[in-house]
Amino acid sequence: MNIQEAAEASGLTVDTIRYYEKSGMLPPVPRDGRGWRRFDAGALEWLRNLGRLRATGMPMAEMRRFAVLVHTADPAEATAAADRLEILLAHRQRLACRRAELDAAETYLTHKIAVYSGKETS
Amino acid sequence: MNIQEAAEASGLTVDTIRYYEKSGMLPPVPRDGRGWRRFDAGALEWLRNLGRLRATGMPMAEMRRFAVLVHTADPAEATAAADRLEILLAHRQRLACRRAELDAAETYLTHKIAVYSGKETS
DNA sequence: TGCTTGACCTGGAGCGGCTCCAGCTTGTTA
DNA sequence: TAACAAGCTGGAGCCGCTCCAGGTCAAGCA
Repeated sequence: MNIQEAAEASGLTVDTIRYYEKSGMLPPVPRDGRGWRRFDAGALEWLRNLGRLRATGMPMAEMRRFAVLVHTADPAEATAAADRLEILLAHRQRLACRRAELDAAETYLTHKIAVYSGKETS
Repeated sequence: MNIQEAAEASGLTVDTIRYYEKSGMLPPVPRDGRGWRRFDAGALEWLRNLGRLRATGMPMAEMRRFAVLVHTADPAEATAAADRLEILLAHRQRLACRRAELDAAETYLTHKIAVYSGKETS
């Protein structure tokens, strides 16, 4: 599977995939004789995973930490799994804060809209 | 009122205020004999306004459009007010989309956390 | 009288997370 | 044999700041 197909299958763009590789969020991507990247099913699954994590707004530094834990740790090792869990929990916490900010923003906007609609003064 | 005081009173940073001026989101800021910016009550109020709009995640281009409408339009003119209202409505729409994304992200994260906690497989 | 301190000024670099582009190689097709 | 497509790399550009270097100016102090 070449990079274009991987992009289509993962929902990332070609540029983003190359950027993720450069940034150390992908395990080493094997190349064919021409120097083209070749993605197998495992690599694709990881790209999808990254896409989903990114969609949650996880910062790159954390995605990188997560990637390293996933790809270098012994699968049977408990600490790595605990570390990954911790990253996810911290991130969910952050999302909760973002939700609170979003709520406040909507409240303010709605108030402001009421003012501009002439339904309220001040 | 100097820039430092304006920063404290508006909740923006000194750098952000200068940046906003450079970016055309402030009406011309008068200077004293030394070339220092002087902020009056009206200018401060506008800084606070910008801070609140920014907190809603409004993009700069739109804040700039808004700023221009606020500071160049005849206060009695209805079209400018309608334009401003339109910007706010469009922005609230965007926030609604963001909320949907946030919901999806939280759902995914919570699922993933369950997996890592061993409460669920796959 | 100079010397330091501190607040301000400007222009420009750096950040995250991409996105796009120029200029190159390599393989296929007409 | 030439054109075209798909990939490659390195580097610039985007937003919304943030930080920094290097400069000016006024006040306070020896």
